[in-house]
Amino acid sequence: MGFGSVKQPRLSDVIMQRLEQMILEGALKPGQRLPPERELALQFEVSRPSLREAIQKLAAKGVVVSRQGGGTYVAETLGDGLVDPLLELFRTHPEAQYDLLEFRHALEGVSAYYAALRSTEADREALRACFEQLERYHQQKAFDKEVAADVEFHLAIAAATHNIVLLHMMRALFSLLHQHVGDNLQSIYPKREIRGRIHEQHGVLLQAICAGDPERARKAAHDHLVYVEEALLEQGRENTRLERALRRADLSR
Amino acid sequence: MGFGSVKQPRLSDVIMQRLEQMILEGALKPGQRLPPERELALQFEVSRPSLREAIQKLAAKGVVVSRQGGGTYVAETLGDGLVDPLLELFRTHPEAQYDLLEFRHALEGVSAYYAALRSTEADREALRACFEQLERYHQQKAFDKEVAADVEFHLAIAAATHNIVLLHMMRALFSLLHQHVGDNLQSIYPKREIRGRIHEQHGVLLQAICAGDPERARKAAHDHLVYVEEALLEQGRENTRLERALRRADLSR
DNA sequence: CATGGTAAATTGGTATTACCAATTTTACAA
DNA sequence: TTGTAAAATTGGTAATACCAATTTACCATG
Repeated sequence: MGFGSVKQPRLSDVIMQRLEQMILEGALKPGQRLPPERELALQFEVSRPSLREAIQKLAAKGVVVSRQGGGTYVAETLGDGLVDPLLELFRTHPEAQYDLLEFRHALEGVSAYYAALRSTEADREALRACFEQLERYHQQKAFDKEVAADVEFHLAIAAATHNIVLLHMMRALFSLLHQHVGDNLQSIYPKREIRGRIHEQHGVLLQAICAGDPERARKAAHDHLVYVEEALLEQGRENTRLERALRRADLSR
Repeated sequence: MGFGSVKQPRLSDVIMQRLEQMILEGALKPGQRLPPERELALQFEVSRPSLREAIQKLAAKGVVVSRQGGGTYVAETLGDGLVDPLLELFRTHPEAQYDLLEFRHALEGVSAYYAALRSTEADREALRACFEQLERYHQQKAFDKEVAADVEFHLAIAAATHNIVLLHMMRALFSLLHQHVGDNLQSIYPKREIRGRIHEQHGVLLQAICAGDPERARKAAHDHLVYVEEALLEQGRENTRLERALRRADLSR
């Protein structure tokens, strides 16, 4: 290797980069309206289809938004940098959400099992610290902090397995679940009886791990996840009911 | 808020989603070639520009790559964001490779379980086809092809779970295994008794899945992996013994 | 003057067609 | 068998026309 590739770039890619650069440099500010496609095509001296392809690519990346008849605007939210395409697919396809949960369910069981089997005293100390932190936030009803501490707790378990691959995957998983389920989690957490039950399950899980009982730990993780999944599903149903009710209320005004 | 927006989606966005879904579900595998644009446009019943916009969006996201005159392919690099950090890790800490094997062990169990639970007749048919292919290569002692068919067999099981996250994680896993324990795999395959035993285990696994017996399938996968791991470990020891011997031979010259 | 509605202009979305350029495949000759 | 050139395939670009949603301008009505 070492030879620069000789392929010539696509026009649409060149246009896209130019536009992106203009946005980055501030020549095009967020919220600002772009010139119409026909005009831009003239300015760049390309055909409208090519210009359109460029704009659609930017739209796909979330850099611009365009409404038929309305025009094309630079997006307000300056996008999150480059992430793995596959993870992006998981994130944007709602069908994947349940699969993500199911996958997590499986991993948590394994995680708990090996944590019980191989955790050192230092690991267990860290776990207890996480749990106590969780408990503090739990009692002072700091919901979002409690959610974050919850994630930390589960990651600490993964770390206690001393399986780096498992830990790595678990991290990736939570970063994906964080966004979609995060909202739902936020909404189920405030419910008193659910939070209490979840915290209780965390305790059982912690005890099983500290006792060095792999099977009990696995079962504890399993029960925990079953409960969380049911709560999330129920919450999803509730949300759609709520939406319907709100729509009815709106319409009846 | 409260009113669902009434905007109709762009054709190119719909096409894009459909293609993404096909990739997620495994109908389009990484590296696979897509039908030509003109043909796809017919299949989706849209114009070529619209179809092109969809493809260009996917290309911008890194999901596909297309070369003029060459065709359009599903990106091989789909899971790289997930895999690359681990690759780096294995370079500096080779011992972490056993974590990889352990992780695979866990996933294969889950995979077999859900495949037995949810595979359709079409899935099972594909599984049997994979197995027979494996058998052919096995008998004609085409080792590298047998290894590849082995991977395909396990991936087919993952596909039969209908959990897209599990499927793509498994893919990522195998790409890692291929790059790191590939050598050892190559060296244990020629051993007659090992190959026979492995093939036998594959058969048991296949039967359990086709019988729709999740627990038996999980156990079959477990037994299989235990055996493979032991063989690999033994091979690893053999290799280091060999290396030491070679070093001694070097020093004594 | 304020309000509401309608027509016109604007603008993005889609389709058709044609042709160019790079690649791959095929056929053929040395 | 190998190398080369022609042909077919396939993505890239362009031009044009028309559709559909939105915005704007204008006008009628109170």
